[in-house]
Amino acid sequence: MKKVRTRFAPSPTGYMHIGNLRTALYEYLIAKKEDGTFILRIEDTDQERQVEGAVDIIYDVIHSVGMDYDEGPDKPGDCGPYVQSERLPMYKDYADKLVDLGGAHYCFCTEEDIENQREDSKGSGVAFKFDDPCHSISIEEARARIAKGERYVVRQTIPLDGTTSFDDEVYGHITVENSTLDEGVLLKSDGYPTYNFANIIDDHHMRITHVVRGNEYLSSTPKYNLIYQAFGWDIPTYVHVPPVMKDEHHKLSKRNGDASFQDLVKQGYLKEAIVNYIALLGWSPETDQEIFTMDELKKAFSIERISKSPAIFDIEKLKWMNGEYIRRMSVEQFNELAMPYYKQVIHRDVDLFEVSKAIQPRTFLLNDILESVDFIDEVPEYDISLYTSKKMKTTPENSLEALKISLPYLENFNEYENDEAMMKLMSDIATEHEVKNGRIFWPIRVALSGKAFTPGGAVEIAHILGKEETLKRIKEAIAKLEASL
RNA sequence: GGCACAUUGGUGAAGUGGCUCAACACAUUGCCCUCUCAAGGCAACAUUCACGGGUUCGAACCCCGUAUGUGUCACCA
Repeated sequence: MKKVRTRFAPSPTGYMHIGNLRTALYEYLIAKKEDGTFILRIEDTDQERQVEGAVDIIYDVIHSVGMDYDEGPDKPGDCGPYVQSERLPMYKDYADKLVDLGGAHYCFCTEEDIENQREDSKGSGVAFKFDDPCHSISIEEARARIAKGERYVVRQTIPLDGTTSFDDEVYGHITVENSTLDEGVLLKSDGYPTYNFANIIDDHHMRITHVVRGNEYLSSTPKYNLIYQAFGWDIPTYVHVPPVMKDEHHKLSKRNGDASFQDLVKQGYLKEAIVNYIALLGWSPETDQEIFTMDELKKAFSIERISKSPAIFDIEKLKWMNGEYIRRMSVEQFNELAMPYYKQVIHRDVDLFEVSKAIQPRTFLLNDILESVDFIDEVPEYDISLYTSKKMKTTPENSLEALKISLPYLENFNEYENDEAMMKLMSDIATEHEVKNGRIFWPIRVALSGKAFTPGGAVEIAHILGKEETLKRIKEAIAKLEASL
């Protein structure tokens, strides 16, 4: 059996769509599952849409998610160059050859001519299909006109009748009437090929065995087959994948303001989690497993289990998965990842490792860290109603009392880094004064943080802040309560 | 409009004629745990697989039709 070769062929538009990335992932997995070759090819045949630096973004993203390609622009193999704009002469030669083989013809029509014909056909009730008058021009005459410098395009020639069919690994056997196929431009007047032509020439020359692409290409695939057949080339295995949707009606797209891969990373999603999640959009494993490393995906992935219907991108589930990844790492790893975020909001000298221990199980997005630890620098403005807790049976009044009672105990206590001892101390206070634990813990936690919810309870926060700061904040809270009551 | 493809719950989905009065997961709700919030544990959540026919002893799974949706019909990919 032939060695599997797949390719990721993005056009450099400046960012990485989630849908594109998923296609790349599937291509990568299909190749790697069989120990095959994964190729990166840049499709830059649209000169008007070039964006500077876009190619670098593609390299960065692909590398950073661990989908290293075996051949690509910066990793030459034996069928380069891997950038379409560097392969121009080849497309022209093949276009000429295809004309000789009867699969295409030269066309001298202007865009205006086509527009006029379209206008004329309006109201006729049938879908517009360009009827190219240049069909009647002989190859010799056409070449003579080209030699004289006339502008032209090479247009595909489609048989008038009959059907063309192909087999897709996901969608099965598909047949269409040739009469519904239009004669698309293969070589533009600027000498660049269109995608419709370049992809065939390149896929063939790069010996691609599995063509994986979005299912928007399903309807033009018959046209590609006609070209493969005209050249007498082997037709690759087609794997058309369903789209990734934003909701029931809209595809996920940057143009609609939907997040790109880079946007998600900026928002604090882990690359591994994103890749893991998108693998599951349109593909499902045989088992109930949901969390996969790249290596596990390589083993588990199979074309047969790719779904036919569109998948909606559910950010909630991604968020959950991100949290799952965060919880599965060691505190050390988490601490390292969290460090840049700490640096932004924590300027006090505290044990950041303790902070990590407290917030790791509570963090879903790395960006959440900012807000959850901002009280460490200073207590935010808060209303004394925070001291009211129905469940804990606390009120501002009895909280003031509790803080006053606790203060001397905390002043005499010196093991702030011993959570167990501090825990015992605080519950002893409660027992001695014959109140429930919450009556003591809640006021202290609020006094130390000024927040309704905190990563960790009174003990952890006192530990993180240290004795000096803890006492200071409790005194401030007492003053605040006395002033307000 | 022509052509092509699709249609299981709020979401991702499993399911390929009887083991399914539809797995698993997210979300939601309730309970437990608990010094707050999370995390964790437990439980509830589609009598039903877009709809209507048919085939069959038996259908989410096969066939036909309808509806809805998506894609495509560019010198964009």
